[in-house]
Amino acid sequence: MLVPSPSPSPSVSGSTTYCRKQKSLGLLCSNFLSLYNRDGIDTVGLDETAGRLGVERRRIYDIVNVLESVGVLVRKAKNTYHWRGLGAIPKALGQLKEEGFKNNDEQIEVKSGKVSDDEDERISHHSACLLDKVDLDSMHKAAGSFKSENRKEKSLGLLTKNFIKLFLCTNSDMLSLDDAAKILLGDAQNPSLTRTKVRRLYDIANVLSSMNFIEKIQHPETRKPAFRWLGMTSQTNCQTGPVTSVAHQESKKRAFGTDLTNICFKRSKLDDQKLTLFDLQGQCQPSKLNTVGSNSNVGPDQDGHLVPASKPKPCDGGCNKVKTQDWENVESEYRPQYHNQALRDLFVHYMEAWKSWYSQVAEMDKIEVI
DNA sequence: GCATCCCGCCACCCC
DNA sequence: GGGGTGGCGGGATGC
Repeated sequence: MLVPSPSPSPSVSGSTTYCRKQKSLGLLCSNFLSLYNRDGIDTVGLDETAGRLGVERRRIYDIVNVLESVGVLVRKAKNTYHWRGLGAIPKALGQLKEEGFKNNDEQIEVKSGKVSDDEDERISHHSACLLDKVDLDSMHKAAGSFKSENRKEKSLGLLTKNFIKLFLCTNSDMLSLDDAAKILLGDAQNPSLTRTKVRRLYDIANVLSSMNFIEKIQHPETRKPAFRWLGMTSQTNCQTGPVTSVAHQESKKRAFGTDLTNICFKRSKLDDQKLTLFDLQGQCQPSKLNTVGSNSNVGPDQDGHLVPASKPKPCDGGCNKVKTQDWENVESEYRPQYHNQALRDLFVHYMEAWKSWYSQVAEMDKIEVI
């Protein structure tokens, strides 16, 4: 493989500093959902989306593939996807779980119930049985042939599904990406393959994190980074249907900024002219926000998350107060009921940030009116 | 030094 | 044939 063109270099770009967190897939996913997660959306065009989010088309494919595997989007035609919304997630997760157990049963019948005392080996064995057959078959195919079927087997969408199945259909609600990569590769010991798989899992994990399907944690024993499933608790694992509330309710608060993996309080300057989500000082600048979407009703906050860009119109004295109350009503109505204390705290933190931002906007309006 | 993951090349797909 | 799709891994950034 040829060496790709160098990434924008801080030294080359003079005084600007590159901050990759502002371009992360997780953040992009949050912004994507902020853009489309509302009533009246039926079709998503890739070109339009890339333009509105100010990113390369290639990045949209990554997001779309993951979202498609959890049912949010369905491919309609070239360049076009049908928006099914976050409400379609529970059904998709249910199907994944069903598929996982179905494959599992078939595999167990063939393998005549191997029992292992070793927990890791048990999970690994069990997990490998859950994967789509097409993926299992790929493990036995000779490497090197790059036919279409082989290509599909390695798709980000399929990898996402299998990754989710690991959580939905095993007793482990905590998994390191390294372990996940090894499981998804079967017994492959090729470090290069594992490394590549881990890279893709990072991509997927970032998107799933931004949707709060999973959260990044530190493994209590190994102290190594791992991911925990939030979309379905371990207690109910394999016993109940998919939990709809978390993923669905996240959509309601997404505009407040929910990304778990891209907390970037630094306001780095961007050297990329394509991305205009921030100004050079890291302050929101309405004129530039428009480049995200000329008719979009959202814009980025200081961390790059899209928030409602249409600030309250100056009106009579009580107007802002009423609108503030409206937002507070929205907050209380849509406040997610997290099982996880850290998430609860995080949500409270974001709500405080939102209130602060809103009051600042209200103050600015008062000044403009004066 | 290791974990993370953006970036864009280019092989393959499909109209 | 050509545009769309997306696998892949180099290497930069973050900690």
